[in-house]
Amino acid sequence: MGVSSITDVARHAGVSATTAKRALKEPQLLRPDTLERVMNAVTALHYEPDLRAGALRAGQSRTVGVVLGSVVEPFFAQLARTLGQELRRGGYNMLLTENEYQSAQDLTELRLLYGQRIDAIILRSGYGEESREYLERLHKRGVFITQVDYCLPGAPYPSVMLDNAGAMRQGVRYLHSLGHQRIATTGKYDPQLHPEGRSYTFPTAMAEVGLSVQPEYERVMFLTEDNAYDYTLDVMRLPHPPTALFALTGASAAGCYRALQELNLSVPGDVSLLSFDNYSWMNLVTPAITVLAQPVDQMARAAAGMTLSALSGVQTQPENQVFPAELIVRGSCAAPKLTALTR
Amino acid sequence: MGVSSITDVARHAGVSATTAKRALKEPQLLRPDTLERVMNAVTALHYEPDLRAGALRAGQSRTVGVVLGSVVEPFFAQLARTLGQELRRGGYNMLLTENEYQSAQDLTELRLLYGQRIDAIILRSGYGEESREYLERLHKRGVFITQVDYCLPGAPYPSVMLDNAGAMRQGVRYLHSLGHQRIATTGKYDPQLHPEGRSYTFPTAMAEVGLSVQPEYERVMFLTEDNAYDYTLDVMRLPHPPTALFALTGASAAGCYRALQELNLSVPGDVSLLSFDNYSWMNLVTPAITVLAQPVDQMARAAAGMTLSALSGVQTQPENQVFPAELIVRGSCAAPKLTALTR
DNA sequence: GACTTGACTGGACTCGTGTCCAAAGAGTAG
DNA sequence: CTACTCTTTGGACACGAGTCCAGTCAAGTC
Repeated sequence: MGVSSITDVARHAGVSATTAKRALKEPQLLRPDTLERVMNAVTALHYEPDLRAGALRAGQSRTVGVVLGSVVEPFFAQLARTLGQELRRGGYNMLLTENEYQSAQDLTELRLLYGQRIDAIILRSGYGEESREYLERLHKRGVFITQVDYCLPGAPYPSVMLDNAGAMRQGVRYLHSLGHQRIATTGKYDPQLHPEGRSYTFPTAMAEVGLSVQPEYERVMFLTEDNAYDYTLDVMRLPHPPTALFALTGASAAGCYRALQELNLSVPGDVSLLSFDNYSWMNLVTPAITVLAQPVDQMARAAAGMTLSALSGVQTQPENQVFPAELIVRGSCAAPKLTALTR
Repeated sequence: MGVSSITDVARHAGVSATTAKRALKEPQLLRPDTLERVMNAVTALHYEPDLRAGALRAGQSRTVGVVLGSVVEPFFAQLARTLGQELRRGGYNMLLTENEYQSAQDLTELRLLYGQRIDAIILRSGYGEESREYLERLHKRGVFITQVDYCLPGAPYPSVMLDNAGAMRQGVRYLHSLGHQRIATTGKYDPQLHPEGRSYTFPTAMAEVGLSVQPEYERVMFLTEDNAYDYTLDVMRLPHPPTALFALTGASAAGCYRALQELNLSVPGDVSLLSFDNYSWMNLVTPAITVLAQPVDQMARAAAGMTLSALSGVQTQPENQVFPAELIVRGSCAAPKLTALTR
């Protein structure tokens, strides 16, 4: 149909293809009248270059692939938006996909992205090792790789992370200072199934304030709302339920909260709730939820910045940027009941 | 670096490029030993085809561009996820962008997408006309266009929509049946600035139950959380505030709710709240919010399906699929106070 | 008028894949 | 052994843009 190429423009203007594209890229080389003839042809034919063809020839696509955990989770949605804006400002396109927290899907997505010969990848890797070797290969082929939110243990790529360990310590210290001793987190660390920093640090953070994790509170699980819901129902029905729940993500906090409502437990009267992420609903529930907020936009800008400067040829050491979480105290945490303590 | 092309594979296997790619595409044409030699070369070099080059030659990219309002809004995030899954299942890639509800940005995004020579577009268009002419051009060039969630008035493209008019009627009837007369919606219809179906139907729906819209409740605005917050503060401070608020999107409901909390108004005691969209937090606040839920996944599947069947060459009439909203009654709507009525 | 200089323009080739047609090889029948 | 078929393989060209180098042409110099 009306899909016109540079040769069509050239023919229409009565010049060669070379001259036609010079009109677009290096207009100062052309005589004014030639330039005008070509530009008239461009507007007449509504010519728009095929970026793929240019990219093919140039050997770079000016596209960055982004693989996130789940676009439905607001943390990632916000991350995606800011990444997109920043990359675009740097002259790059963003190709967005999700791995649904599965390393196997990482592999599928990365393959697809490499098929488009993306210049760089910003990756929130899935838990697991399936994609590891493939990432190395991409790296060797010159694809710049940045990790966000989660690091493959020992991976040599730069990263942008929350200070998960620090945040966990801060959270545990805060709950401990209120008098809590029996604290449960949504998700136990597991090197294969759930290898992330928050649950990893939890026992250490507890030990540092002289507490230990109750084994019956520990469960390896993915951090979905439904899993957190099931988990909360179960632990709160134990003979000695926790006096505080520590949700490792905003999505899991929603599950905890729903379960607590269903059990008719009052927050923070019967049980305190502390969560990562600062979603707007957390301010709307009664009581409002005390949270450890992540500086999402800063993190996105950092990741985009690292990628863009690497792509512009700046040589730097792989850098691991760590951002602190901010404890925002609202109403969902209080001292535990005395009866609960003495039980 | 190690970026290998089909010619590298061919050389490594001692065959021609044609033979090498036949090994990948039409292996039954080759002698078993030749096939094996090529496949060995493929694995040895970790060859993966450059999809852009193939697309360039084939004249189609097997990519669908998706332009949504805002990925941060859960409705769109969910829509994006399901669209992506469905398109992938149909063998297409998805290129996701957002227009932030601005028609001018539509144009930018569409240009970028066309630069990639996408085969089809699924578009939640921004309010306004800037992109209209460009869409027509794309259409003439053979790009299949589907609209979701919002239709450009009179546009000849197929669409997937919520039955906005029906949902508004249902909502108004419900509030009226509880005894409400002074009902306010977040956002007044405006042909230029806010031309969508929900606010458009509102006066009609009110008239049908014998009510009329109070002029002092009307305000043209974008449906963001912050705008709804400001709006709610203002209308609730009027001498005769509404007895029911009808939030046209989930995001604006959050703004309404926050404002009502700040004003210390009880829901539904002082004012009822009804909202579009069924976000998970709406079940967690007290009282839980009564909503008109949209069948997001069904809508996404319908849009993807229309696109895929059009791309596979099936000729059909432009179809406008409409999905009903579901009223889910929870606790945020009740009969207005008598004092409010008589005032 | 022959020559240099510079501004301007065009042709041939490249990127990696796909398509088409021709050529070479293997096998069969007369 | 030749003719013919069928299988298997290779070469040339195309897609649309970008790069390099060579060519044309007018103006200026001696």
